[in-house]
Amino acid sequence: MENTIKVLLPLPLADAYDYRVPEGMAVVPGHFVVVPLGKREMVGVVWGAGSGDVPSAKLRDVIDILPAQPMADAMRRFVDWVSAYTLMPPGAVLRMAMSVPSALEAPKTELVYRPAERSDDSELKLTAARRRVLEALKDGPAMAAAELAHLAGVGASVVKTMASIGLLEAVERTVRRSFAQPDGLRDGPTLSPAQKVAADGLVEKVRAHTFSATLLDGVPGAGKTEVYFEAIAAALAAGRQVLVLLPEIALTAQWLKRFEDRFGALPAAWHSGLTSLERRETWRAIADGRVNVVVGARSALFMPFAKLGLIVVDEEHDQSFKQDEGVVYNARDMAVVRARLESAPIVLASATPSLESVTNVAAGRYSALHLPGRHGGHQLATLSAVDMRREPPARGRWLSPPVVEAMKQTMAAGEQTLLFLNRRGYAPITLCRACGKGLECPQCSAWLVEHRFRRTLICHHCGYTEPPARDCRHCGAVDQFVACGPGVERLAEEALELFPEARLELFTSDSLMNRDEANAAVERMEKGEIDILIGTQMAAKGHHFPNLTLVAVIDADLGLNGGDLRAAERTFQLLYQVAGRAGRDGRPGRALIQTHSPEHAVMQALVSGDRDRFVGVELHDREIAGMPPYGRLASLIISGPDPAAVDNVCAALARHAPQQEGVSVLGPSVAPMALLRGRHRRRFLLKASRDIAVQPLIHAWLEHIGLPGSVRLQVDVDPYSFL
DNA sequence: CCAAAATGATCC
DNA sequence: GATCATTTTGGG
Repeated sequence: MENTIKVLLPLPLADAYDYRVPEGMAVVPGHFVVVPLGKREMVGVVWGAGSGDVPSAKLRDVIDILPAQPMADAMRRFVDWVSAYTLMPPGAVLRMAMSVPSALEAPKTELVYRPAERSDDSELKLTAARRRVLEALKDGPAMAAAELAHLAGVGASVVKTMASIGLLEAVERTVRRSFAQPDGLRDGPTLSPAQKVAADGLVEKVRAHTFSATLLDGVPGAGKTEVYFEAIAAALAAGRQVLVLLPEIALTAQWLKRFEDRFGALPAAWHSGLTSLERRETWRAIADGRVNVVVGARSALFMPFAKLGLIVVDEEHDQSFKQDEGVVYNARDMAVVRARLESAPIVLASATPSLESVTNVAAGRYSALHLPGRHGGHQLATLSAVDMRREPPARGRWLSPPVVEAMKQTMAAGEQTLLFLNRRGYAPITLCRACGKGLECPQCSAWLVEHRFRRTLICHHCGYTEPPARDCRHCGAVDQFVACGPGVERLAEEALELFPEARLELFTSDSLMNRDEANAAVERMEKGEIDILIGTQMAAKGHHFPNLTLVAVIDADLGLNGGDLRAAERTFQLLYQVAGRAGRDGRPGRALIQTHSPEHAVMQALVSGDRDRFVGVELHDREIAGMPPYGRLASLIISGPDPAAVDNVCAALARHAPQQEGVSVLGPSVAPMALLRGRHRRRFLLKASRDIAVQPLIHAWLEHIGLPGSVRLQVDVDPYSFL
């Protein structure tokens, strides 16, 4: 009987492939193996015993086993789980779990030298230079020739000769980058009584070495970070690894510094800015347990931890944990799954927990720890709404009189202001005065946004750019363009006109600004070298500025338009976070929220500070509508360059739509971004009650649908943004 | 009529 | 995802 195994390849194939194991090769599940595929060779992962239903004539041999740590059992089950839940092919998920192929190759080695066991007569051969070499090696680690020669002040040839005549012994050693180890035994800061209770609760969960999910909930400034740091310390003390997931833009120098202050060393950071060398070394160090804390954005969830003992998801409500392209998954939810498969506790932290997490607590699936009030006498900012109908700014202006007045006072007191506007560029729309048409992206249904400093028009959805033209492409009128609405650049212009002497800076997520520049800007803000900071979400997350006492939200209604299910929730979370930036170091802060609908539930909740009531109302609405977290939702996006072909697929989908009690299908409708990157988009929404799993339904639905090559169908289970 | 280009099937 | 076979398309 032939020995066959199943190998999962990092490709979007329907399933794993069978391969024959050649005589004398010992493979185990999890091994990274090289196998032939067509005329190529690929690296895959041994997924188990062969299925046996591939004719032996078709079977091909495993070529090689790579010298990497095999993929852990829990990790393989995680890949399968994510695949089954998201309805993505397992190989597509596996690709995320082997994103650093070079890390699987044998690590580089170098020759290092150490003193050889000496016979008596070798004493005779000891020249002064050779003595110095031995002296340099005394009690120390073996060293490479160049390093050793340098230290002993001799030529490299001296070392080589000593090795050849038996005075030194050459050994091969793998070259590894060393990582500083955060120390879990260091003393932490003194915690408030409330923090202590929460920290003890988490430490207990960590020590239990079993799965548990805990929501850590407290207002901004309540000291959530210090609390989960105690849980991290406990995991480190137990010799376990820790994963901290943060929204990409919250992984800031400030966060890293806090960590370093607490643990004496930096964690390994996993983000898009790493070089390929850093990726490879970090990957390997995680796989063999030499790195004990990893902090990163959602992709860090697929790192090959050897002994994971704790996962922390900070800002768990944040939208950016949801990946919307390729494998569509929510890193926060999948982190809970991974924790369960690793038998590790997970902590979800937020000042504005997602409604999902709130209901999970209510249903007893998660436990909860609350941190009431601010730590160390910090006061929450006073929040007030500015009614833009009653106190509007001048025409073509965006700062209302109350905001301008507050800015004056703040400046006079030598304190800092943050103007928050979630709109990059100069203005969201540019219109032609002559014909009234706006400048639109040729491949998306979206406006081109003028970036005046960069002198380009940019589509924020696909990245298309064009130079600003003087004549309108519709009517040919020259110099008739008008910018409509505010962007951060325009806001900066206005603020400078009002406060010409102010030191003002823009802080945006533009690619214009790289990590170092952003860090430098944060530092200037911390040092008080900036009076007015104008920023998008970038400015709102992961920072705290001791001298910032005024936050003005320029357009609070921005996120409420669009009819999105989560519009209210998201707007509340964002504005609450932004407002929480004001007055964190004992100074009273204030937040002014410019809105056209101060009576809206979101604004009312913000101003009254009654978060829980807002959550209650929002949950009630969702329950009545049968929407998440009470019902299940999945979306199907059908897209292609030819609208007719897309509509054909939609018609077929509509004919086969599942029909059963507790399930309803909406659509097809034109997706909110009707045209994106040159592809026309339609959408179905499938709504089901919570006791019905949507995956089998969708599976059956799509089974009989043929897709022309140009048409793509993207399934999104638990869609977040409906765009 | 040919050849490049688009499309589709297959990889174990 | 890459490759190869097949079909389509467009230019003469």
